[in-house]
Amino acid sequence: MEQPRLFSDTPIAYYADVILPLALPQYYTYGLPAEYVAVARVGMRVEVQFGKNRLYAALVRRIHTDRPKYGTKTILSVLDAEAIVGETQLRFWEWVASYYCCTVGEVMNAALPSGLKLTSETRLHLSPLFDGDLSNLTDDEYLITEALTIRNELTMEEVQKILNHRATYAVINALLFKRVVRLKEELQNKYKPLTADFVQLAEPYRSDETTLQYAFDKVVNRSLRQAETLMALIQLLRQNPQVRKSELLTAANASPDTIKKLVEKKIIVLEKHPISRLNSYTNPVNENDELSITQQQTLASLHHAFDSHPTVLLHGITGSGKTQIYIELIKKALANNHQVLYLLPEIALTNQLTRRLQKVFGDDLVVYHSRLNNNERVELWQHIRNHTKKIVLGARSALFLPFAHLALIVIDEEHDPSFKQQEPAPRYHARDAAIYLATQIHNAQVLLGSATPSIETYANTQNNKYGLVTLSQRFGTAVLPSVQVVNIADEHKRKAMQSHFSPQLLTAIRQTLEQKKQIILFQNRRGYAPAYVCAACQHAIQCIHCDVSLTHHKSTNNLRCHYCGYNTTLPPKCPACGLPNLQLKGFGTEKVEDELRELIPQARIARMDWDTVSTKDGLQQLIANFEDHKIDLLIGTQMVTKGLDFDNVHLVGILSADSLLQYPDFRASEQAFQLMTQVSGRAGRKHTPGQVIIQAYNTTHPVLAETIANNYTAFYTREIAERHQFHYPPFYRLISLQFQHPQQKTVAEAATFFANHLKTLINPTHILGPTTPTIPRIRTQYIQIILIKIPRQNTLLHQTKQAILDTQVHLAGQKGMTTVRINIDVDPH
DNA sequence: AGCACGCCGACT
DNA sequence: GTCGGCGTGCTC
Repeated sequence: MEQPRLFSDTPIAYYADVILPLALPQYYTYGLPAEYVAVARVGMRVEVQFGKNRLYAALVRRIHTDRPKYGTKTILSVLDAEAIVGETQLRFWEWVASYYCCTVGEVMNAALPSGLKLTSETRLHLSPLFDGDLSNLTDDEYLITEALTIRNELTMEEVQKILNHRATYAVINALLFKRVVRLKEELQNKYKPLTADFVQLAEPYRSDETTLQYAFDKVVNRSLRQAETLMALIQLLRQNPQVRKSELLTAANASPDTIKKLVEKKIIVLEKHPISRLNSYTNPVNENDELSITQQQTLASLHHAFDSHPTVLLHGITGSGKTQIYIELIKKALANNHQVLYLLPEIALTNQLTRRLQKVFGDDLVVYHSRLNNNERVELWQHIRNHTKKIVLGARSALFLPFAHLALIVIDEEHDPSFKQQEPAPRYHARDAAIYLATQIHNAQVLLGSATPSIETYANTQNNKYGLVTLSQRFGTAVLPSVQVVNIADEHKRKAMQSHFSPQLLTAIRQTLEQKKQIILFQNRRGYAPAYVCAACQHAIQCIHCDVSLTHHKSTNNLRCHYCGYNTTLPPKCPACGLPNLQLKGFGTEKVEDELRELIPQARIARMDWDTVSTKDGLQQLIANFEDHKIDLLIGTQMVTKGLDFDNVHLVGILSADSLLQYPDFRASEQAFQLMTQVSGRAGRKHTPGQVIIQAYNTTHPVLAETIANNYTAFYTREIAERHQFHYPPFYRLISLQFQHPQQKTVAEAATFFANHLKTLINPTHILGPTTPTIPRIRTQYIQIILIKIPRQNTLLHQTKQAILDTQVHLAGQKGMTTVRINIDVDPH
């Protein structure tokens, strides 16, 4: 059998260091065959074999003539005609890898859309577009096509075999280009092309003015509406031969019925055409929303702040009209033909903001979200790189798009924890990484926006690292809601509580319903009851994979683990003591919903949490229903706090503030303040002041008073003092090391060994632990944590990271320790 | 991340 | 006597 052309027959003069999409610490060097020297460039993907027979699309990082000491394999093919990433992106990747202690390959994996990440696991299918015409195929292409008509599916290994290892990717690329085959990817299968109705004149009237006149006369006597609509269509067709039905509806102010009539009369026809999702809206309306005086002043202050600081925080209370100010800044960047990245928390990527920005920016804007399919992502990637799209609205991963001329990054809701990626590596914080990208690589500006800035960010304004502009008035006639705390311990004593509802809250709900206003209730716990507990022995039913209590879900009548998804039926007897005394303890959103249906049967109630919106459009649907007031009362978890603007919401209730405040984390009160303030901000956005009721057992916690007074400064002053006193960020930097292994003894040994060795390399007082986390086992893996706390100096940071990496190598050299997984999390916010 | 090599336990 | 379990090391 013929061997793969791994080693070139012509002498190699050039070499390429490539990034492999793997968790490997270095770059690998491949020989660059003479025929590729002229075409290969840094930032292009190349086909390489790595290991026994695995093929990867690697990325060229450097081309040079330094012959390595070892023998190299050669690059099998060059996959791109142009670089898909530039030097700036590569430098950014390298910074992310070094700052967050991961490999550049892992960053590459996070950065590239999967459509650009070919590996030999990709499977090949015949394309539905293939017409069976074999005539214009080369021999190699023919072989593959023929095999596919028999086998239906081929792996890359099989393709290699058929081709005797000759230029696999070249053949596949050619077949892809000719639309003979397609690569099977999960998302591609689910992809349905977006189509829209287009309106066209019926065939006889298309080119001939007189027949058109005849058609026109035919309707004009009968129906004025139809005539108007037809007139409008003719107008639109003159400007653009492609007229969307929706476009006509608005232009002619027509009803769908009118169009239907015209279709029935065979004067016009409707055609469905696929449309690109990236261009699915019409031209910008360019409605110039007037800025209020306050907003104008704020904008001026921002410009002024940017003169001296590349990063500026806009601290504007909820409902103060921050978005309009962002829009003005974006317009300015666009006027200079620059690009803008608008980042916001994943969940807040609702139609509301998208629609608003599309109205202003039209086709200059693209939205980068988790539901884009492969092709769309690749398309979008190219638009950004070619600078044919100017504004990206997206969640954290949009940070890795290949911007050509980035001038501004807006980070809305800057405090939001979902900007931090938890799993997998790179565990980066999009806000912090964005600031590096903007200020160190693109010479761009960053605007951070929040009503409740994170302590770190606000501290940076206080030490003059960032500029600060405060917007403390609500926009227009909007007034801040009145906030009231109800002591539910007292209400319980008075026996006034009805299950989880205080009389104050119930009265307010009833009043709000009478006023035909809407209500949002916040309960930070999904499911029906957190635990199923034995009344006799206090044993709670546990997950078999994780050390957590299972949560009861009534709708499915089972017990579920919120960490690994394990679920089981309700056992009849306590597995610990055998008595049938199992009871549900605590309460979640599902239970709140049930109880409320009984207490207030007339209300239309819906629930918003991961259980109800897990389906693709569930969230959008729910939001739409709430917007249209098909729902009176929305019960939700964290989700309801994020960027949803509903004009008609009058009352917001927080069922239990205690669970937020007791959370065992140094960020608990920060998050509680942010959350309660954000939820409260949902109340009464226009004209009438809203009402907020917070229920709590412990009403003395200072955060409650700060929330009631909407006093960020008081909150910040108290919190920053605590952070200082207890050596937490922003005064200290945290690095968390998580050790995982199926054996408890092994993780414990590994973590202890690690800590001891690390103590010989860095100041031992900076090392805390190892400790067992609150949940000691997740997905059958036992966990140990080492927390490193270091004063905020850059030299210390580098030194500490190096010590960690060295210790990691040292540990891997120990017997039995190689299988212990270590996750390094820098700034584990 | 794969993948092969190698060293110890239960089986045709 | 072998098959195969996983722990270990290497991949340009």
